[in-house]
Amino acid sequence: MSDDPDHDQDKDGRVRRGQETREARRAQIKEDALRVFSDKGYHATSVSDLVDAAGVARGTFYLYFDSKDAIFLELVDDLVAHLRSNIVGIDLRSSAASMEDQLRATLVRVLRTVESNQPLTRIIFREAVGLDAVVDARLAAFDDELYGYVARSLQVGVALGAVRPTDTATTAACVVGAVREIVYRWIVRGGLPLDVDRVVKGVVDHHLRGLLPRS
Amino acid sequence: MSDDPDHDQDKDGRVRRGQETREARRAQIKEDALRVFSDKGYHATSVSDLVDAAGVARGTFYLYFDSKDAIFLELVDDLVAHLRSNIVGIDLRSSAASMEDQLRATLVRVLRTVESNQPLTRIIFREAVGLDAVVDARLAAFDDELYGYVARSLQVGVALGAVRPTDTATTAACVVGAVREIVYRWIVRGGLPLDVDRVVKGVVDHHLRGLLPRS
Amino acid sequence: MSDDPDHDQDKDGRVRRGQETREARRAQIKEDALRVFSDKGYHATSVSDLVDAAGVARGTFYLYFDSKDAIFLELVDDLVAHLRSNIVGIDLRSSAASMEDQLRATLVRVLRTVESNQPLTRIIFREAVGLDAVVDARLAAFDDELYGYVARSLQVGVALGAVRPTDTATTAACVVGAVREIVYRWIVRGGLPLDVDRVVKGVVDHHLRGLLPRS
Amino acid sequence: MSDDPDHDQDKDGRVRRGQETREARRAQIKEDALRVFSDKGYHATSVSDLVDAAGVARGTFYLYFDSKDAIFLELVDDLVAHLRSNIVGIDLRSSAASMEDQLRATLVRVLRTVESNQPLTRIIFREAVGLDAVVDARLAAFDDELYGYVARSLQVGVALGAVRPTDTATTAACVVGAVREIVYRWIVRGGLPLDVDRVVKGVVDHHLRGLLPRS
DNA sequence: CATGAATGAGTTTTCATTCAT
DNA sequence: GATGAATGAAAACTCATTCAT
Repeated sequence: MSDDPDHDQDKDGRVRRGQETREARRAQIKEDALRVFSDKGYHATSVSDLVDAAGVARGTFYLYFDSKDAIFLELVDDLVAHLRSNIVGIDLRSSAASMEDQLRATLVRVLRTVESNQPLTRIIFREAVGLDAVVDARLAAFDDELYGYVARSLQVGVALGAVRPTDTATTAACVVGAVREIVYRWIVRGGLPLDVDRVVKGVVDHHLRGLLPRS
Repeated sequence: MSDDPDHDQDKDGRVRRGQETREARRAQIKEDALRVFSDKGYHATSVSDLVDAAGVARGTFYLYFDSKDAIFLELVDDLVAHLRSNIVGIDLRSSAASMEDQLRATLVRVLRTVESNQPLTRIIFREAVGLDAVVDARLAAFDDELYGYVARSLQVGVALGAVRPTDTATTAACVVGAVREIVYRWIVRGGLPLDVDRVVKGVVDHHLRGLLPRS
Repeated sequence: MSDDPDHDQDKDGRVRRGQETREARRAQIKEDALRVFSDKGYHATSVSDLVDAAGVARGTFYLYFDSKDAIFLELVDDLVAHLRSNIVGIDLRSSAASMEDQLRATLVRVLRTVESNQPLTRIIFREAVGLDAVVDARLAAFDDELYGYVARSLQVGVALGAVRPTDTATTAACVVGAVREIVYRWIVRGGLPLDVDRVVKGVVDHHLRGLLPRS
Repeated sequence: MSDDPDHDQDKDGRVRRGQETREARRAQIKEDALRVFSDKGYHATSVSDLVDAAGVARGTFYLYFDSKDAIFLELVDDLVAHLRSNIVGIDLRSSAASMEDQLRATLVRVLRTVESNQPLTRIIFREAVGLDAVVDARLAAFDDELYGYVARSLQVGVALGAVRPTDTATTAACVVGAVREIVYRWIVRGGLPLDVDRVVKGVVDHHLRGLLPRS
């Protein structure tokens, strides 16, 4: 009988097109939701806002997402995954370039990533902390991963003699905090068009050489 | 007792005690609200929670505060004022101590201040940003003031030859960001009992001398 | 301080009057809800219907009852309690009257009770079974109690030689079922004004003497 | 037959099979719906449950039934028809057996019928009353028919001198109610495996001879 | 005929705020 | 001033039904 609901075998792409449409609609709702969440914030955004933005009926929203929380968590997960693949995956040891150039290139890449994900970045900074236990856990996990990456990089530098031996954890906090601060002031506070090269140069210079004049 | 509305002719103590009671009750409601907001977060805290914590009637709450937002804004204002007087009011030039000692002392004072205001600090970090335009403006103003203070201090250091001439704004961001990060991880994320002296030493050392080994 | 929320000590009846008002309001909402539930049935009745009937705001309803389920359960509990005290509490052995007169009197009392609680009786018969596990349990418990009462009465009759020894459980089912059927046809199906005396006489006669002619 | 728009030229089997399939699918959906309704109850059963159980698409369901109500009404109609043909169609006068044997045989047949239709019986008892005006009317009509049948049988018995002359309507209520009670406690409340013969014997004995001992 | 994505009116419930006492 | 019962707008979510493919 052909009334067996096995949808894997598609006659002439009907089912497959259905799936494509479904994914496209899902992605569209998510994209619109991202914009609204970024503009109004999580709490000020109602499901009505989301369905209005997506131009679908209320019920349609729940066809694709279990709840307002669920779509928000997905958005956060997406950004975290994006950041993870763009930032943490960098191997500072592999290149022949000078450490300073490598650091600058890494930082530029970080800033480019957040720049192309401004709405989600705003959300993360403005509201994601303390919203929900699951979201908190996701962010904290990424945070720890980031710290681990920086700390390990420092330790490698120390082993190579390229970095002064210091309290690695504290130093990592300084480095991560500085970048976070830059991003925060740039993306969340003012929309000023940041001179990325100048800032990156300044940040790397500060972290490498500190405030004190060379004797 | 004296809350009977038809005894205006009382000499002095009556009225003054009434005023004291009014201020005291206001302060008490704020104090209780601070605890609740810190524990549950702004959104998860209902006006019922506030009046329950304070032991007053719902209507009484609105006798002292215009709204849930209003009391929250007052609490934020209080912390900002507290931080301002404890942090920004420091004159780095006045002491004969070495710059490193001065910086360490300042940072210790900052950490002591946030430590003794953990509830509000948690609130500020977890929920205050993006909650409300007025709250945002207050925090941004303090943030800018903090930046200005650090930047000016750096400029003084440069003028005195004690600090390398660098991009002052960027360097200020690095300094402020590092401290913010320390506070965040200490107060908001883990309740770990931070070895203040060790951390302060590490932070100051990092900012003064950077990562590179001295040639 | 007089702001201690001990409400037991009332100055001039303020608190007590408050409680009276509160109870009265509660009772009024319940009464109106009873009417609506009886007319439209549980599922067809929305909380909007209940608040409209009671003439209160939506929020007020939830001030007095946790949910639509909760008020319905209360109504069912009330009827069960009423029936229990009016029906099951009868001691068939205590009177000197003939058994037939006693049975008639008991049945008349039962019918009077359901007559004066027609709305709740309709609810019980029409919708209470299968609605909710808690409601089901309440009704089943009462049902069992009723059975036990009838069965025990039969056993007493047997012991006294006034009743033929039969399968007590089955006989009890016949007796309870007959009464339930009468009530059902009277209250739920037709609103016909039932000749109580005639019906009671017929029912008791049937159960006592059966269909067969006396030899 | 020829309602398939593009296969008119097909010989015979094709079209007939189409019709068979249509009826078969309808019957299948009904059968699956019966199971679901019986398990979860009318209100707790969603159209999604029905289409999931039948393994058809949501739209397909509406191709065969106008609404959720409609299929439920059909199921109720089916049971009523089944009961009617199995119960009411019995002619108590036709047999040479004793009245008691005839009554026992009839009751056994009734209980066998509801036993083999437990799901629908559960539905009828638990939810069908008060659900819908049309369903109510169907059930009431069957109920009246049942009463009429019993009452007429009693009158025949009276005419034959086999039954005491009593208030026929009331006596019929006692008889119907007793059976209904047995069925209710058996099918709806406990799934206990009822000793049909014992119960039938007890019920018939009670209705024939009553509670009083023979003088 | 069959499909299942889309619909939107409807539901229950919450909670910041008001106001008569 | 103090009280707390009352308010009602607004929230998240459901589900029977439709219709383009």
